[in-house]
Amino acid sequence: MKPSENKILAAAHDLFREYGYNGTSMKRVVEASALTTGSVYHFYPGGKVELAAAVIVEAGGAYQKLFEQVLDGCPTVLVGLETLFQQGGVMLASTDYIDPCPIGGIAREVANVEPKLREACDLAFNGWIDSGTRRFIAAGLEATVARDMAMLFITTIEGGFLLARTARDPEPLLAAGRAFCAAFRSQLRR
Amino acid sequence: MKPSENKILAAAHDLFREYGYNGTSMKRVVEASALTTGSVYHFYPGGKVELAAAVIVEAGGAYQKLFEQVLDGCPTVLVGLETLFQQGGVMLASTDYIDPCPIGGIAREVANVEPKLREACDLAFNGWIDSGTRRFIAAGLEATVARDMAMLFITTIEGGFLLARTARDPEPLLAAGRAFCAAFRSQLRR
DNA sequence: GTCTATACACCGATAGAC
DNA sequence: GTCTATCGGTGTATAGAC
Repeated sequence: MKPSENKILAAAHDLFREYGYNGTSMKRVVEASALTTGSVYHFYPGGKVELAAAVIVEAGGAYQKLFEQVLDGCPTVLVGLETLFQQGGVMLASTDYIDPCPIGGIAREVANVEPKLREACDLAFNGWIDSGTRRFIAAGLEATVARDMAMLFITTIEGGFLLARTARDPEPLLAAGRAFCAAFRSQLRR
Repeated sequence: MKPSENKILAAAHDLFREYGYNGTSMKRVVEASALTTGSVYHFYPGGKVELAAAVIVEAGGAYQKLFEQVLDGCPTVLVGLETLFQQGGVMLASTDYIDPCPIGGIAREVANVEPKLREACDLAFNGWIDSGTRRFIAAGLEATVARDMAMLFITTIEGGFLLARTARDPEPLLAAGRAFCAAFRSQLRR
């Protein structure tokens, strides 16, 4: 990837997280990437939709990698999950409660309006669901329960981000995380 | 409430759900309410922000009432929760997967940009959290667990809406709902 | 690949007659 | 309370020189 392309992608990523999809103008992306309109449309001839799709693909891969790396670095999957909720809370507080996840934000905003973006978000979520399901099975959960728990994990993270940002307090994310981890523990003991 | 005011509120409610906050123009609200710019700004002199705040207050109360009524109409709280997830899935499929909750949508979109809307959403969410906590305590959960579970319930609903809309399939909401209800059941048995 | 300039539609909000 | 007309600004995207 060319350096200019990377600057555009990074600028768009940050702006979408802070102002949302419709709240971010291409002009702002141009300014934040320290380039010009012509360059941005050179790399993303499909305009704003194509740019957002690229952000979604990149962020989807990055978060899946983070999820797996944190679990790999912890003694048990349960400890890894607890760590992820903790880290999420710290990140929220240290970034002024900006949306940590452009995928969920864009999906919620334009799922019914921009089919290409909905599909890109769907792909990213499915990657997470599959990754989570595999890890939870490896941790000892029964297959169908593992998939349900993977879905619950993502809803807890996404919903927890939402409540914590709204409250400007990590507590709702941590509370939902505690309840999720208790549920995970109780499924392990069967 | 005057009939014109009601028309404006209903139109804005529907448009915010389908197109989001920034994706909804005042002009569209004017058209959808079959009134004029002057009338809309007469009832909401604070403009778009004030209108959105009114939508949030109304929807927050309506959903809290729905939550409590469904629980009241079911033999146990657990059955009530299962019913809520089921009903949510049916609603999504029958409304082309439009966002069921303008509060979560607006909060996610502008929590960092419009303090008044963030506060209105926070108030609505806190009402739900308190209501859920009370109901869960009454169902037999220990007080601190009940509050965590109330938070988890809301994150599961909001996150489940997000995943189901993105997939255009109720299944992620139902899967997360199954996992949540299993967790609730296991907390009852202590 | 990068730049400037610009086309053209739409935005939120206001003014002031009735 | 309701209406029409309109202000000033911004939106996405394109054109065409370098």
